[in-house]
Amino acid sequence: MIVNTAPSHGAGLRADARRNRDQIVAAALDLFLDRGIDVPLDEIATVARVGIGTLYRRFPDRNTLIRAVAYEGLHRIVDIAHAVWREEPDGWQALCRFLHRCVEMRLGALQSAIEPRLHDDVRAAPELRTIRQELIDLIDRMTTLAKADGALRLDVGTDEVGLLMTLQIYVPPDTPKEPAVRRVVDIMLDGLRNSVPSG
Amino acid sequence: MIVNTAPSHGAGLRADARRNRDQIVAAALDLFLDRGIDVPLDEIATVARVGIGTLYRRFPDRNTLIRAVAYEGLHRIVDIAHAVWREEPDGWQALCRFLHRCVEMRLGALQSAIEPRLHDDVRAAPELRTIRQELIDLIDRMTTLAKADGALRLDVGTDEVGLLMTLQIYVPPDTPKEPAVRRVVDIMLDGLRNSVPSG
Amino acid sequence: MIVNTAPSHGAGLRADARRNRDQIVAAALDLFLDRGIDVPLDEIATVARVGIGTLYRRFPDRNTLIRAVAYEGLHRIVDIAHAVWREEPDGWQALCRFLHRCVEMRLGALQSAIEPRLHDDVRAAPELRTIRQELIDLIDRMTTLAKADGALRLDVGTDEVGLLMTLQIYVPPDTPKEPAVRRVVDIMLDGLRNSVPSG
Amino acid sequence: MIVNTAPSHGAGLRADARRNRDQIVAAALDLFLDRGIDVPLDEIATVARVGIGTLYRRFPDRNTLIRAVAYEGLHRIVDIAHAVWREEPDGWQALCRFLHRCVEMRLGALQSAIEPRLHDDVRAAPELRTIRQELIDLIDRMTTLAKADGALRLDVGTDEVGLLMTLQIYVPPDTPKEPAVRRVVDIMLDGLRNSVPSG
DNA sequence: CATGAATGAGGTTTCATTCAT
DNA sequence: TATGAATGAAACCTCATTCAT
Repeated sequence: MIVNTAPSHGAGLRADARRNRDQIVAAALDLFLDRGIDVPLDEIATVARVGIGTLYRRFPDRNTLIRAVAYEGLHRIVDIAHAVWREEPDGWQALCRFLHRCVEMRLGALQSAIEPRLHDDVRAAPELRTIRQELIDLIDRMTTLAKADGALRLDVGTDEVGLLMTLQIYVPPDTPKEPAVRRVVDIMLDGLRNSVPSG
Repeated sequence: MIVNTAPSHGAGLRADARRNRDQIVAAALDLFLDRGIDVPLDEIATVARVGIGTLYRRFPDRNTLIRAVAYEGLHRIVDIAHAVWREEPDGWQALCRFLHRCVEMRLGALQSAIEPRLHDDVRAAPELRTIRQELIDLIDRMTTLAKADGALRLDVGTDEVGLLMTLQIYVPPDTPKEPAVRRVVDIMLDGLRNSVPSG
Repeated sequence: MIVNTAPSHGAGLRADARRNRDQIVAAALDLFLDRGIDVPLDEIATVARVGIGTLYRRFPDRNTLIRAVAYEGLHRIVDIAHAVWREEPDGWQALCRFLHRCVEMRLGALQSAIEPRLHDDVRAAPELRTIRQELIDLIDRMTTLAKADGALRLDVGTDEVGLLMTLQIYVPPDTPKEPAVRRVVDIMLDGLRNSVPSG
Repeated sequence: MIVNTAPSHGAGLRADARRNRDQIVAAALDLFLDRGIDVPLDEIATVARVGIGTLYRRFPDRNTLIRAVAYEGLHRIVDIAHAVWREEPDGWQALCRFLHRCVEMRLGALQSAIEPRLHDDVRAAPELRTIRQELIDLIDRMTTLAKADGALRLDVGTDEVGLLMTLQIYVPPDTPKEPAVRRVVDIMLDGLRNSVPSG
């Protein structure tokens, strides 16, 4: 018998099991965003093209699944940060793109829906801590560089960017969503920008 | 002769009935904010110190109650706007205080939780339109005055303020909430401020 | 609002609620005996002519219901003891009848199925303690009198009778049940009888 | 040439398969006693250190397993009877030891839990008939001899011993189990003993 | 009118059973 | 052959809604 150490993300599963697991988490993430964190698990299973029993084998209760989605969400944010660095060497520009994408994809908002649920859950922390730290380090690099370039106000730091990452606004249904969101993020970035010209 | 037109806000009810109704709406508003819009109606009734039957007598289905809470929420926002005008004749300062209070009290966030639910509901509009218009007019006065004073960027308008009113961020449980929120709103206001000195 | 102190047996309920509650407990007791303690709650509700929701309103989880059945079972045993005293002033005869009836009605067997379930349950004890003590007192009176009359062995006591009350045997389906059970209880009573003639 | 007739007990299996099979039956027997006959099959597989698939390969449905456990249980009872004869030539003494051990090991109780389940099952009889008959013969020898010795009441027979073998009593968790059971069996044996001295 | 009891639809969870690896 | 993953039927349980008191 092969011992399955199964970390809470899906490494070390049999290939098919791994595929199913990933589909479930992806479906859950999408549905959490579209229909809220209370979306029926049946529905998640259906979208993931998996039986409800399979979902429960992997995620014995809702919180376990929520935790996996939190991990996946953080992972996507980290991926965005990495991508932005690749595309854009300028610290300030990288920061701008990063925040735009996080807010557009509502990934920060997702965290804000998830964390209150996880707070009761003692087991929440361990697995998420590493990835969270990685994210903080990435943001650190962006802000440090942007400040050195004189583009970012010196009185804001990594913490503030972490907060702003989770920014949500309500766009009424009769207003085009994309430009409205972009507009708000731009205003926010104007607020972050160093108004004193460097040099 | 008492004409009981029973509008969806509670004018024209007998005193005790009125008290019950108000308690229900207040309890619902609090619980919507604390535990989400899907909080069990039983719980709302309990917090309101009322039987579940009484709740249903006043609000035949959940959406009716949500609508009443939306009305109450808008009302509180309007009250804030009025209060701010009374305290502060300067347009820009009034705007600042107004946005701070809306975000702190999460009243805009509440609207953003409610409106998606009400959208399906054809009956949503009629009763809310008036109060909403009143709010828009108040914001209009603030922005117009603030622009005239050269304090507010000319390229933002009432719409943007409406969006920003609903701003939400996620403050992690280990961070003091109040200052974090204040900080973010201040950054946002910096983004709104006219950086070109008037005159 | 009338405060409902609702002891775990059903005193102080509205008349109809009380009737439903009693039907549920009675149905549960019957089904526990016939089909085991794991019988679906749905089925209990059906037999009790009550919706599943009503069952859950009264008994929020299975253990609460099991506890109520334990109470009812003990109550029936106590009723048997009382009845036996009324019918039969002789201590030994009363004891014989009592044990016969308990075993025939499988009420002791029911307790033996229930108690292991309740053992984990910290709340089990309080409500059952009184009735259990009442039962012990009744058995005490029977054994004391039967010993005084020289009918009961002096080296057995209340404890042993408590054990024997829960006696179960398996009667194969091709054997008539009643006489077999009676036979075994009689053997057991022969074992209890004082073989040294008094006086 | 190995003929694999695969009788429902595990003769004629490959050595490792045989070992697995025996572990499963032993685990099932233990768990049936400890947690009831409805214990999840998964759990039996786990205790047997075997995959659930392996369990199903041997026992295509629950009743097949139950039947195998019934066989094993009867086998253990027969083993006890044989052992008792070896140790103890006196009929009455052998009977006493036999009943003590059956009740202590709850093997009769196990049969009483199993048989109602198997009754629906037409296939129950064939394989169990032989071993059951062997048991009856052994008990017959004990009772016949004990009666001849004047130790056993003449008005009880093999049937009664069969019943008494399945005796169960409920021992409350705060009472030491072993002595309580022994006590009850002794009372029962006193009931069986011939009180008229022989000769 | 106010209350809280009753109801059952629907979501959650377990587990017997099948099947791919 | 042994394994454990996938499945869905059936049990559990909650809660919106109706209704008797």
